Amino acid sequence: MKEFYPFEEIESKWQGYWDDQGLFATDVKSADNKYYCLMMFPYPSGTLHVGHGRNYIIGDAVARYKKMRGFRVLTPMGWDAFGLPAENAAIKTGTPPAESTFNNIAIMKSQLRAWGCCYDWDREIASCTPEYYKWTQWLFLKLYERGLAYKKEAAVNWDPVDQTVLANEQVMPDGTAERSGAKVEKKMLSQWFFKITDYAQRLLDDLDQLDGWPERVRSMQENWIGRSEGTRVEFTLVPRTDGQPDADSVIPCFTTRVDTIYGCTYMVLAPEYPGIADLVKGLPQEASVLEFVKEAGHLSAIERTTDGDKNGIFTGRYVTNPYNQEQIPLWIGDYVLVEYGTGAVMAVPAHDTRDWTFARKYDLPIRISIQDPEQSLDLATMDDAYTEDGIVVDSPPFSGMPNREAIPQMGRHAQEHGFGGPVIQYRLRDWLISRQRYWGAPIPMIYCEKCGMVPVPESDLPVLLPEDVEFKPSGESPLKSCASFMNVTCPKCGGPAHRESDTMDTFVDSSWYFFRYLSASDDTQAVDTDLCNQWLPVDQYIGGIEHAILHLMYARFFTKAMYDLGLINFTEPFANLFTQGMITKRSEKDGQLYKMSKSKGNVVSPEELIKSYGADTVRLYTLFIGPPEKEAEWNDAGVEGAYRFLRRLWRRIEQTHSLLLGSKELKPVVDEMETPERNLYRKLHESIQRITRDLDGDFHFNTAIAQIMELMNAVDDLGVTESSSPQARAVYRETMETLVLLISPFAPHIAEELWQELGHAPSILNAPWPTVNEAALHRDEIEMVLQVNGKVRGRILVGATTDAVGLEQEALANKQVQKWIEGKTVRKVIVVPGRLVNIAVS
RNA sequence: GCCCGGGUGGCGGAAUGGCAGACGCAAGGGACUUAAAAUCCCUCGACCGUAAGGUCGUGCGGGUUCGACUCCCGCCCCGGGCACCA
Repeated sequence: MKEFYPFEEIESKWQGYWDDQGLFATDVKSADNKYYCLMMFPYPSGTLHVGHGRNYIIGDAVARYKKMRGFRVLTPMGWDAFGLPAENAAIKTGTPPAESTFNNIAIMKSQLRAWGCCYDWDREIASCTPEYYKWTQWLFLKLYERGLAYKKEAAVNWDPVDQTVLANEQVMPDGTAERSGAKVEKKMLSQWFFKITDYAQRLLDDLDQLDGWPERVRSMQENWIGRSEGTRVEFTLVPRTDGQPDADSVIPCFTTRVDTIYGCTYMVLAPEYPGIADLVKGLPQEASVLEFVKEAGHLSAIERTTDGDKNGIFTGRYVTNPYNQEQIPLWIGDYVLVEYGTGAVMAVPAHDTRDWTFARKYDLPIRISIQDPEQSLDLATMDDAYTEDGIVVDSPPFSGMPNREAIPQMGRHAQEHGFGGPVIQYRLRDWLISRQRYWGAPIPMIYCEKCGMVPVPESDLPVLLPEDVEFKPSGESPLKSCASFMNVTCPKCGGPAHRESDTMDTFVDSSWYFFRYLSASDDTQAVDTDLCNQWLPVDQYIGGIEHAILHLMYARFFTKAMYDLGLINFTEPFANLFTQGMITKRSEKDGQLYKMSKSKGNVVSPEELIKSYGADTVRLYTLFIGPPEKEAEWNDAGVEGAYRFLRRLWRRIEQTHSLLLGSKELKPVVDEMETPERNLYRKLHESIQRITRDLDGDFHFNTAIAQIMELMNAVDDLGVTESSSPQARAVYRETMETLVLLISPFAPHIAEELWQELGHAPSILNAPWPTVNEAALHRDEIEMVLQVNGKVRGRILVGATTDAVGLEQEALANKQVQKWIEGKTVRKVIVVPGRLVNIAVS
C-alpha cells in the first residue's frame, strides 16, 4: 500500500473499473425489488459547478446505498437538450445548436464521471435527437386527438429578449421572464396550448397521495392550482334607451361571497372584457370609455397592481341584480382581471376591501348586507369593508341567516331560477406550449389552404429540424424563413401547404423523459407500457426546488394524460420527491450570500478541487455540509477537513495493514472481550444502526458522516497494535472493514481501494450493507444522570437491570444529590430507566 | 394579506419531551522538527471563582410539565410560494 492517500491514482483506476463493469447497467426485465432512482436531467449548459454537483452526489450516494441494500437499482441519466441558450449562442457565434449541445454533453458527462457518479449510460437520452423528439411529437398528436392540444388566439406573455411567448408558469411574480429576466409584455397571438385545466381537480386531489413529497412542494402546487368554490350569477343588461339591441344581454360574474349580493351596488368589467365597444356605442360615454380601455391596455400587469390604486369609468349602462331586481350602474375598472372568472365582478363595497376603495374613490353607494354580531356596523364610522362572517341583513328572503349558511342556499336559489349556481374556479391556466424559436421539437401540424389545419400523419414523424438555417437576430424563428422546411404538400389533399413554424416549450420534452429511459432505443413506440408499469412510479426523484411548480406540475399532467391514453396504468410519476437545497456562497464583493451561479460570479468549479483533493473529498464535504434539503454555504476551508479525514482513514489502514490481514480468521465474541474493545464493538454497532436510520429516513448524510467520524475517533482512542489481544484485533478488523463499507456510498473510490486492500474482491457495491448485531448493543452498566429540580447534579453507573425502586434509592443516597436536597422536602422522584432520575424538592 | 419553511457558540451544524452545542471548520496554546508541511495532545457559549463549583444561556413574552431547543398561546425577524383571483 502507498504510504500517502494516492487519490488521483485510485480515482482513475476505479472510474475505469466501473465503466468496464457497467456498475449500474440494469437489466430491467425483472423488476423484483426495484428501485428507480432518478435525478432531474440537466440542461447541457457546458460546465457544472459544485452547486450542481450536490444533486448528482446525493443521487449517487442514494443509488449506491440502495444497491448495497440489495435493491435492483435503475439510475439513468440524460440531457434536457433543447433550449434557448444554445440558440442564442448560435446567433452570436454561428455555431449550430446541435454542435454546441453535443460538445457540452461530452464535457458534462466527463464531469459526472470525474465526480464518481455512475449511471446506466446505455439508457442515455438527449431530448434534441430525432429519436427522442419524434415521440414528443407523437405524444403531441395523441393529445391533439383527445382535444388536449388546441390552438387559440389569446393575450399571451411575450418575452422581448428571447423573442418568444412564455407560459404563465414561466413569468415571475414581478412580471419578468423566469429565464431571461426581461419585462414580459402582453400580445394577442394565435398559439398552441395544452389543456391542463381539464386536469386541475385531479392534479389537486392526487396531491394527497404524494406523502413522499415535501409538504412545501405540495402546498406550492395547491396554491398554483388555486381552486376556489363560489357562485356564478348572471346579471342582465338593462336595455338601451335608444332601442338598439345588445349582442349579449347577460353579464355573468363569479363570486365566492354570494351572501353579500344584496349589498352589491354596482358591477365592474375588466378593461379587456369582450364587447365593451358595442356596449357603449353611440353613448355620450363612448369616447372616454374607449380611451380608458386603451390606456389600461398600455399598462403592464405590474403597473396596474403595484400601488393598489384602482381606476375606473362609468359605461353609461346599467345591469339588473337577479336577486332583488335592482338596477345598478355598470363600470369598467382596471382592478378586474379578464382572465379570471368571467372578467366581471359584482361589487359589494361594504364587504370587500377592493370594492370599498373603488366606491370611495368614485363616490358610489355602499350598503351593508352582513352585520357584525359583536357590534353593529355603521357606515358613518366604518373606515374599511367588513369582510368577516356575520348575519345576513336586508336580504329578503335570506335575512337573519348566518352568512356561511346563506352561501349554499343562495347558490341553490340562483340555480333554481336559472341565473347561475355553484361553480368551481381555478387559478391554473392552460399551458402555452408554442415557442417562436428554432431549437425545440417542431409542432407537427400543417396548414393547407383547402383543408385547413391538418396534423402530420404518424408515419411521417419525426418532423425533422432542418440544419440549413440561418441564425440571425431577426426576432423571427429561423424555421419561418427556411423554405425547405416550411413548404410541404397537404397530407390530406396533396395540395400546397406549409408547416407550423413554432416549436414546443422544452418543458414538454422533460414531461415524459422518465418513461423513455425504460426503452431508450426502442424505435417502434414512445414508451414501453409493460416496463413502465413495472418500474414506475419513480421510487426516488431528486432535484432542485426551483421545479416545484413548472416541471413537476407538467410531468404530473402528462402522466395523467398518458394514463387516460392507456399508455400506462398509474397516475402519479414520482412516489418520493427529494428537493435538495441550493449551494450558496458569500460574495467577495459585498459579503452577501448568493445562490452559486455564473451570473453572480461566485461559482466554485469542481476541477481544481478534484485535482488537489480528489473527488471523494469533494463528495464527502458536499454531503457533510448540512442537511441536504436545506440551503448550505460553501466554505473552501471545510473541504480541507473532509480531505484530512480520508487521509486519516487511509493512514490508519496503511499502518496496520498486516495486522488487519493477519486477523482475518479472528471473530469478535462478546463474552471474550475486555472492556475497551467491548466498548468499541458496541460503538460500531450503534453506528451501523444510526447511519442506516439516517440514510433510510431523510437522507441525512451529514449526521451519518459525523457518526463515521466519531467511530473513527473511537478506533484511534483504542489504539490496537500487533501486540493487542486477539479479541481486540478481531474487533478492530471488523470495525475497519465496516467503516469502509459505511463510507462507500459517500466516498466510493477510496472505499473500493481499501476494500480490495483488506482482501476482498471488488466491487464493494456488491458487498451487503452492514447489519446490526443486537448482542453488541447490550450494556451491563448504564450511566444515569441525577437531577434535582431538573438540574444535573451528578451521575452514577448502575446495573442495567436495576429497577425503578433501586434507582430511586441509589439516587437519593448519592453524595452530590444529598448536598442539594438537604433540608428540603422531596416532593416527587421521576425515574426514567436508562436515562435519568429527577428529584423534585421544595 | 394568506400558505409553507427557518431563527441554537466565532462559523457550518447535532440533539425519540430527559446531560444543549455531537461531528466538522476556524482560533489559541503545546509536542515533534534545524525549519516548514504533515501529524499528535490540550483549550475553546457567556459570566463569577485561584479552584472545587455556581449562575445564566437555543429570536422575544407567556403557558403546560418533575423536566421544554423540542409541545401550546401571543409576538418579532429572515427565506420561499401565492396575491386587486372577486
